[in-house]
Amino acid sequence: MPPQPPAATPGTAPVAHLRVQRVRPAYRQVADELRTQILAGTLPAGTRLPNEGELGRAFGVSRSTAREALRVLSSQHLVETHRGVQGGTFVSEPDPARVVEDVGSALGVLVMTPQLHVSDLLEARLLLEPAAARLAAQRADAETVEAVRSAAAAHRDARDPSGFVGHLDFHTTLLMATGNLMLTLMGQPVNDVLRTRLRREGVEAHEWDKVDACHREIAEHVAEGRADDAEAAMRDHLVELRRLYERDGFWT
Amino acid sequence: MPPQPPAATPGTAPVAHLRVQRVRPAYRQVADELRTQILAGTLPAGTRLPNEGELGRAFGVSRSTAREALRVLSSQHLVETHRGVQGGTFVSEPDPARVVEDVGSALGVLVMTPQLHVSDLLEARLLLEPAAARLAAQRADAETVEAVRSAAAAHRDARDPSGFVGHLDFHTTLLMATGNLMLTLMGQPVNDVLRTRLRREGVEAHEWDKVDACHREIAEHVAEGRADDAEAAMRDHLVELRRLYERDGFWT
DNA sequence: CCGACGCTAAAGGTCTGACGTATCGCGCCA
DNA sequence: TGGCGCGATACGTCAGACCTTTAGCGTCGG
Repeated sequence: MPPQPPAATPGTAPVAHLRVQRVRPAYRQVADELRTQILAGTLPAGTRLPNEGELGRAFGVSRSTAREALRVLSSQHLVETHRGVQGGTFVSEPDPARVVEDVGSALGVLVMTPQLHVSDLLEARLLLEPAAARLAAQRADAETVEAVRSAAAAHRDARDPSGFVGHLDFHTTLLMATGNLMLTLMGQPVNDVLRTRLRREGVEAHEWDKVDACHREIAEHVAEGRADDAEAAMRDHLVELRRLYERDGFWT
Repeated sequence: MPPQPPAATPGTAPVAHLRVQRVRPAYRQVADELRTQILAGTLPAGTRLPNEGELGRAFGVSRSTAREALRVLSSQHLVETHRGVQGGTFVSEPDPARVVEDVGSALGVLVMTPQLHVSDLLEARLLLEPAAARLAAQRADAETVEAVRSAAAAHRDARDPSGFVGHLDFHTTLLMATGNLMLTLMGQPVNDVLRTRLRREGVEAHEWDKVDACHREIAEHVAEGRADDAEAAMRDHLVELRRLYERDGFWT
């Protein structure tokens, strides 16, 4: 609130003056109604909604208004639209990857405010990933173990950007290896944000080698079901990584 | 993909047939461009964008298209619009509460799919909250301690819906007491989902009393800085709660 | 007989122009 | 001096038209 409401003249109640939406616009009402029906399961995934014209008529609004409502829902990944005959608006299948993207994007906004510090992300990761390593070691089946191993083995040149991505893929793979989607949902956005914010220039090649070695060690612990070792190794690894981030000095 | 593409006749490349957006619609391009500028900081929070007409002209599109772009951004809480003179479209201040809401809503969608099980949420919470209790015990200042205490003390009739909310407020308060917003961001949506899904009918009054007692015990551990005890008590509490959820039997 | 080409209908995408309506500042009037 | 109403501004909504994409289907040629 830039212009600070004029300090409630004496006698008048200290009315909250702060930009309130008195009436919900029609497009919002339509969007809310449809969202409610989707979340309630009345409109299951895959359902084809009426075309924009009919939809508008059904709600007693114009096509433009109906379209704006659909834009809202589609930007929340609740519906998707396709053109052409056989096109239309369809209720979306829930997609964890989209959730991860959205959360990551939202974190990206928050992470540069005083409210959320990079060190908070590192701390959260330090809670999450060692525990994830433990669970992975306890649960991973042969196929999953293979995935973790190959993610750890993925080599990269120090100069190849895709290699850097490959490095973080190990953490992602490990989160998924727990078999608990919720852990991926919580951990992956953190990794995404960190990836976009770490300046790679200050990191030497031999340090990347060390990182790789840690990954392979953790992968082996997981492969052989040594939960305690996996957890400890991951914790050490993250502490080490934290030093890199700190030296990079990008969080002022 | 219901109609399974016709198995690529020999000779033709196995073209991915799966509903692709060949061209990005104009409203999406405009939205993406604006989003990029907002995330990059070119348009800092509080900035007033040109009115819809000018914005459209600036991008070479009509006002309707510009509006649809703005609807997308506003549904992602990147901008907000106000009517009247002095109204317009403004870049939003980042708001953690919105992120929590959005994530919670997205989880609500996922949690009824085979991909995400309620037990996954409980497991994630079992990782997160004991650690949060430990951090809170280590860090909480006097004011925070008081908040945690009063959240634990908040009594409710077994029949009062608001009391149930009050109960979960303790967990929320504790997450916030860590001083690490990221932990709140990860833990709160889980609690929100669980709250909306637990059927309260099967729970006896004396069981609620037990819950309250646990909360007060944890609060005291936090207040006196006993990190180990706080962590252990929270773990025990969650395990106990898990029994309630299991007996409730709502996850099939 | 079969495959390639092209037409056509359905639905979303975009444009234009108009009018409704919420707000707020300013100046008039009591 | 203080309350009230006018008017400017920008979003909200509507109506109708035309463009573009897409898939199905029918036709034509090999």
